[in-house]
Amino acid sequence: MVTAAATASKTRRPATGAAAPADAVLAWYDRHRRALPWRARPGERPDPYRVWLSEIMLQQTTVTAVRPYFERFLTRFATVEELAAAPAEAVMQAWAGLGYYSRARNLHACARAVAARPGGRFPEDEAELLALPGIGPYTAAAIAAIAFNRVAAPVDGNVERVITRFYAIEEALPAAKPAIRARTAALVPPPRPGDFAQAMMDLGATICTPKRPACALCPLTGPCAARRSGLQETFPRKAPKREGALRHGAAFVCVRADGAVLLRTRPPRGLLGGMAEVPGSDWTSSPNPAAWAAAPLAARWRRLPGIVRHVFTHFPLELAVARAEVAQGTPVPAGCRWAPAASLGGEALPNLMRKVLAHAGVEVRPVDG
DNA sequence: CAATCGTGGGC
DNA sequence: TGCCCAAGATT
Repeated sequence: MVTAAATASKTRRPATGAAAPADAVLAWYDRHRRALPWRARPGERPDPYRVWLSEIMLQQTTVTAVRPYFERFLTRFATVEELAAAPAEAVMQAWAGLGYYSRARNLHACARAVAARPGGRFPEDEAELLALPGIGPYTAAAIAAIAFNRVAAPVDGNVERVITRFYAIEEALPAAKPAIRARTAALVPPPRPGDFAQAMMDLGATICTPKRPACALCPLTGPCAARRSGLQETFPRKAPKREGALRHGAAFVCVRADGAVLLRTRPPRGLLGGMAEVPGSDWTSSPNPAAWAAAPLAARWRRLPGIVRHVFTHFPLELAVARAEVAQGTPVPAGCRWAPAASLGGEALPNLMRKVLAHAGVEVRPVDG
């Protein structure tokens, strides 16, 4: 190592130059890369559809959570063309439970945009990728690098952690993002941008972890600035975040004689946009007795004991639940529909609503894919 | 820039 | 248990 660095310094590359960390990371990656369903094996050409689909699903979502959804999507929508041709409801249903539902809507729009392109192929250029729905700075760089081996530097949470530690960047997130991006871009090895991007993510996910990083196993442990001072766990610095206030509401589970349940579809934008829900009140900052007036129809409502708690990213929610049984001929309230018991599993029900139904004793059987 | 937008898992 | 976090994008 020392010899190589010394030699390099005489060929106009300083010993502490840009290539050294990338070489170390790539050598580590060649031995320790994770095998993932969407990742090409060494020597294989990556499939842009798989890369894109996985990158969208992995936004703010763990590998463990994504894996089954990714497999299911590939089965149901084997190509971009198939995904583009599918009805929106099918896409939302396949996404239900994964969270951040605007991703599903943008995924569908992006598939249609790509399918409409010449040859139905993804653009290879980072700037063109960035223009597609649901593809932001990170994902554009990730697809360009991983699917097409373009020189690009995707910066996700893993990379932010590795880089802020390696350079001991004191500036707090999110203000430090431009500096982190510049530092990362300067490290990208032109021959292997895709491997470098994935290597940095693997490093952050398995070695340079948020808590108790395994510095002894890290290929960058020597030159890592944070490690030298023993402060690795204190990076990245983060601006304090404020927590959302508790909200309250009421939900109404209305079961028809044949077991059908009264549902409606939420507005396409905003929280749980486009997803199915049981009728309910607004969610307010204090418990509101008037919430019970939001019942979708007149019936013998029984308030169920207990409460459904749910935590969104920016606020916690407590939902009181009422249940009623109604006759077979009960008319459908405006904006609602009867969902047959057997097809509840085929509804785009977010987990909050699955909790509510479970609380009310309604079973949601998974419908075969 | 700051808010909004889900869910599950780990410690 | 409560808090932090996870391959961010959009407005």
